[in-house]
Amino acid sequence: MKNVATLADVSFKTVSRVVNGEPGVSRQLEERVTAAIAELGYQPDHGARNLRRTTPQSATVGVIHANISNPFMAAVHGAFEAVAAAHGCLILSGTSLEQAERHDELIQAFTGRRVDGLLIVPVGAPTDQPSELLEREIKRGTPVVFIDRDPGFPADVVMSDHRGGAELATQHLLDHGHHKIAFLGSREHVHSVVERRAGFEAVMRGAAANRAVADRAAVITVLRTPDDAAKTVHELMSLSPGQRPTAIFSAQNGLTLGAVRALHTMGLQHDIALVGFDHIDSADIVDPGITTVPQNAKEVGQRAGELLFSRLAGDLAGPVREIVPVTLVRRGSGEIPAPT
Amino acid sequence: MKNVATLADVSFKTVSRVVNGEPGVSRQLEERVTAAIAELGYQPDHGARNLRRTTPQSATVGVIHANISNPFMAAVHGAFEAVAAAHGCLILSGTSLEQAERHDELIQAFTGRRVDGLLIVPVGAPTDQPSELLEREIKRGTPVVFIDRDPGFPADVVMSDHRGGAELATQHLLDHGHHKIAFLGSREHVHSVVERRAGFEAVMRGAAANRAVADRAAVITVLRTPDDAAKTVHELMSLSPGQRPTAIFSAQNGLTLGAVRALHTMGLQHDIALVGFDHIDSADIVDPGITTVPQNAKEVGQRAGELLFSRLAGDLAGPVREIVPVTLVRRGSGEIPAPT
DNA sequence: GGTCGTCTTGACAACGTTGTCAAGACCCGG
DNA sequence: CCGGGTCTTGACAACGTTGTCAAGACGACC
Repeated sequence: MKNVATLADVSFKTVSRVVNGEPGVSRQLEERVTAAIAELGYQPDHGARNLRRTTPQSATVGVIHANISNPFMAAVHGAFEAVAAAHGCLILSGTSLEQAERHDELIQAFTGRRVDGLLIVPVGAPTDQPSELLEREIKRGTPVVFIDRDPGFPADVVMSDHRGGAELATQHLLDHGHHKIAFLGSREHVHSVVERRAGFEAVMRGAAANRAVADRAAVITVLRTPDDAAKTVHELMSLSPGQRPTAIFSAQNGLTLGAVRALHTMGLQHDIALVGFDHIDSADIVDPGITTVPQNAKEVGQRAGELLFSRLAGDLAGPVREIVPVTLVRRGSGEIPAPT
Repeated sequence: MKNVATLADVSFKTVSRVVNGEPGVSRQLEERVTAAIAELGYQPDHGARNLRRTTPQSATVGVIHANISNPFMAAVHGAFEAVAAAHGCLILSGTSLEQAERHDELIQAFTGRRVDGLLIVPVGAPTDQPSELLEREIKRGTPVVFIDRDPGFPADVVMSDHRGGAELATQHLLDHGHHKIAFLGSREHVHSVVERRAGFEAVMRGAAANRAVADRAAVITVLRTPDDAAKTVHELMSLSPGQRPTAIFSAQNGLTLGAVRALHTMGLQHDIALVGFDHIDSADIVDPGITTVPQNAKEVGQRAGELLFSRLAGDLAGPVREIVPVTLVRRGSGEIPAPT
C-alpha cells in the first residue's frame, strides 16, 4: 500500500480510502490512485484489514466433512458453496475422515484463521456436550451449523430424515410380503446410521406386534466398503432356505452397490428384493432398476447455507432443527414380491 | 495475547515466545503462561502472525475446481487434501463452474488471503498466456499447479492421458470390427475434451488410411447432461441401418450413464458396443458390464500435491508435465463385435 | 572484586491496514 | 473582511503478533 501511495504521491490513508470506496476523495486523486493500483498490481492484505476493523469479518467459513468423496457430500458441498459465493464468502474445508482428533485439529486451524462461521459433519456418536474446543468457539459467538448428523446437544442442524426414510424403505418391503429382511449398515455409532437402523427396527417391531410373523433376518453393521457388502450378501444367500432373507435394506449408497453386484453375480437380482438408502447414479440402468430412498443433497446444502448466513446476519433465535424429507423411488428391485 | 500476559503476569513478548516454542523461557514462567492460555482459551491470530514474520506462510493453499460434484474431481480433491494435511496445510476451495469470470474472482480472493500456493483446473480453451491476474501472482512467486487440463502455456500440470485413453478406446472398438463409431463429448473448447476427441479422430484417420473402410459415424460435442446423451443416442439409433453407428465412444462419465440408459431403454445394450472414458461406479453391475477407461484420481491428486509442495519447499526446476497413464478395463460392452 | 559471557526478560518498533482527529482549502452569508 | 460550515487530505495511534535489542540477574574466570 505504501508503494501505491508513493507512486500516486498521496498518503497511504488516501489509498485506503480508495480501496474501501470511502467517500471524500477528489476525482483527481482517486484516478491517480486507481492507476497506481493497477500498475503495481496491488492487492490488499485480507488479514491485515481485519486487524483494526471494528467488526472483523474474514469472509471465510470453515467446512468440516467426514468424507468428501461420498457423492452425496460432494453435492451438499456444491450447493452450500453456491450460497456462500452469493454472500461473497470463501470456503476453508477439511476432511475429518471420521476421526475425532483430526476433527479437533481442523476446528483449531479454522478458528486460528478466524472463520466467520462453521459447517460441520459431526464425527462419532452423538454427545450431550460439544468438545471443549468447539464449545469455546460457540461461546465466542461463532455460528455453527451441523449437517447430515445430529450432534446430540442442542444446536442448528440440517439433515435428511434418516429414520423416516428407513421406515419408508422397510415398510415398502413389508408391503411386498417380505418378513425376513436383512439390514446392511456401516459403523453403528454414527448418528445417521443409528437412525436408519432404528427406523428399520421400529417398523419391524411394529409388524411383529401386529401380524405375529415378522422376522428380521439379520442386522449387519460392521460394513465399510462395497466389497464388504458383496461378501456379506454372498454369505446371507448361502443360508438355508428357512434362514435366508428374501429382501435387503441397504442403508448406504456404497453398500448398495456392493449388494447389487453380489446379487447379480449370483443371478438372484430378480428374486431378492432390495431397497437402498441414498441415491445411486446408475439406479435406472441396472435390471431391475434399484429402488432407492434418495437424499436431497441440494436441499440440505442450500438450507444449511441459508441457516448459517442468517446467523451471520444476526439471527439469534434458538437452535433450529431442519429435517429434509425423503421419498421412495420405485424402480423394480424393491417391488419384487416375497416367494409364497 | 495481552490478556494472557496480564493473567500470567509476564510481558506479552514472553507469551509469544511460549506460543512459538522459542528457547530461553524459564520453566516456571512457561508453566504460568501455558496455564493462562488454557484458562482463557487463547488462540493466536493466524493473520496477525504473518504480518511481521520474515517468511510469511499462511499454511493455506487455494484450490479452484471446475465442478466439485464430478466424482472424479471429488476423488482428486480427497487425495490432494491428504497430501496438504500431511504438510499441515489447510485448503481454501472454490468452484469456477467453468466461468472465466468466477475463476478470476476466486484467484483474487485467494491471493488477497495470501495463499502459499494454488491448484487450478483451468477453464475455457487453452491460451498461450495466463490471465493477467494469474500471471502477476505467478511472478510474485506463488507456485501454481494445474490439474486435469493443460492450461496452454508452460506450467506445472498433472493430468490423465486424455488422448492416449481415447486412442485406446477407439482402437479397442476398431479391433472388434467396428467402422461406424459415434463420439459423444461435451463442450469442445475445454482441453481435456478436445484431446479425447483428437485421440478418437487420429485413430479413425489412421484406420481409414490403412483399410480404406473406416467410417466415423458422428462426432457430437454439444452434450452436457446424461439426458442430452440419452436423447442423442436415441436419435443415432433411429438412423437407417447404413448410417447407424455400431459402436459408441462416450468421452465423459456423465454422458456414459445417459448413453447406457438409452441403449437399455431401446433394448440395444447387447448389440451396440460402448466404451466410456472415466470411471463409472456401477460399471460392473450392469449387463453387459461397461467397458471403461478409468482415470486414476488418487494418482492425479497425490502427484499434484507432491509437486505443489515440492515447489513450496523451494524446488525451482522448469515446468513439469505429468501425464498419468490410463488403461482400458474390459467388462463386456466394449467387446460386442460389429455385425457382419 | 571486577570483567566477561550467558541466560532470562521486557521495551519498543514494525508488519499492512483502518479509525480518529485535526489541519488546511474552499465557499457562503453577513 | 470575517466567522462558520463543508469538503479534502494527511498525521498518527491502534489492531495482534514477531523481530531486534538492551537491561538485568547470575555464575565463572582471572
